[in-house]
Amino acid sequence: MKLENLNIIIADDHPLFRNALRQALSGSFAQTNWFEADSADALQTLLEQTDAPYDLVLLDLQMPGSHGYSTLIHLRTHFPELPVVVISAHEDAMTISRAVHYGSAGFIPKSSSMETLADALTAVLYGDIWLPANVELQQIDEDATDQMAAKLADLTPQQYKVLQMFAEGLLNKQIAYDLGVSEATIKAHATAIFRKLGVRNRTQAVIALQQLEMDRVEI
Amino acid sequence: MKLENLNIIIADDHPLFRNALRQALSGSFAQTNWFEADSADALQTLLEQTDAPYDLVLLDLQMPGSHGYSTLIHLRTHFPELPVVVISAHEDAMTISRAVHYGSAGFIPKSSSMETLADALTAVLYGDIWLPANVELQQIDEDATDQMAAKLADLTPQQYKVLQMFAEGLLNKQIAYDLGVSEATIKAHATAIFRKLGVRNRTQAVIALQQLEMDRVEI
DNA sequence: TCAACCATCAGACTTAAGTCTAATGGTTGA
DNA sequence: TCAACCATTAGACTTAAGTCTGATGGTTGA
Repeated sequence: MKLENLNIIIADDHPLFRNALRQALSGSFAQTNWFEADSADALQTLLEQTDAPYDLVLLDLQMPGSHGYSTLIHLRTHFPELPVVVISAHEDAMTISRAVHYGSAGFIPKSSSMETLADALTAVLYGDIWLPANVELQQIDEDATDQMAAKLADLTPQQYKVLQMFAEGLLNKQIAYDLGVSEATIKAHATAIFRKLGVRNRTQAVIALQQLEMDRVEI
Repeated sequence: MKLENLNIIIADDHPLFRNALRQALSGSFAQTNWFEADSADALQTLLEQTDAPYDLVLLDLQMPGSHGYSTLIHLRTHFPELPVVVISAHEDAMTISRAVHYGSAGFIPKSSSMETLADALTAVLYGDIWLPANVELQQIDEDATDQMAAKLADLTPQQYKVLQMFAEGLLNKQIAYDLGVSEATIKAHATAIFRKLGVRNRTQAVIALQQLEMDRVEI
């Protein structure tokens, strides 16, 4: 692959940071088309709408609507060809290890220099996995969080979207209106979601999703 | 107050850590009665059951069932005379500032030495506020989290307990059974909780509670 | 003593949620 | 082409959730 005419998505809720990132990288990646998303929802919309063959996603794990690793898991499941590089303010070994475990092609601390950033992206675009120096990857054992991650990956994109809206506290009627479908459809999705996640109702589903929050790390 | 014959509660979900803490402090605080709680629920039960005049609570903010600062807020509201010292693995200025903001009488990083620990407790027992050296307290502005904290403080102890059980995904019927009351009572509590929190249903209530998680910090 | 608050409960009720069945049409990969 | 999956929907249904009214008894502070 030649590193030009790239389509790169920056998914971060902070406009200033998105801008900074774009500025920092525009030197190294000329003629690149930059796309921006300020929420997990916007990111998903971007990926569904256009058929542009995106080359990379720069993903902040702490966006609104992004329940920790759930966005990463979802992306890797439904767009397996699309490399995802995680950008995060957290940079402990466990966070990085989980990100890699869930399919991230790289992990860039927000504290990185612009050169490091460009290096990392280049490496990933060439198919490598890029991690900060001196990180010792931890073994991610089959804990409850990991099991939930597997179940989450089992959801279809639409089901995932509905689950996210459950987690926003929306009623079936509101979700149906927002998605432009009937309430019966939402109920059908709900039943499917509950079955896949192994829960009985929406409150339990939301709790299960929240289990994937970044901070839910065992110490 | 003379520092003897004290009743101190250690609330931490890690048995090893509770033991270590107890061992470390038994030298400095002889003839002290130690009580232990491994969850927010156990802590609340302890405080309600016995009428023992507890002198101090050592509280880990990351216990099961403890939604971040919510336990602290609840303790300070309903047991204003009881000093609470927060113990945490997090030790950034924002976390500490929030803890103080919500009424903590001290903040002890888990990395502290035993001497530091004893010093801190002594200071707090004498009515001082103890913080790690070189911490600059941040201004906690009236954000959504803070508003939710105020609403949470408005709940009665029983309502708070029911809300916690909502957050565990329990059904009304199960909660009623566990608390030994009728389902009608739970429904009455539910309605009161929703009204106080300004939400419409239990899922939204759980989401609101989760807003107080420790990690929900703006960066 | 009395007002205020709290926890409790029942009963009747409305509404939201969730299940089940059955059906249609689109996409996709074998 | 065909099976498999997905999204969609309607309709009938069950159940859980939530509201409202009205009531009792206990506690507590003024």
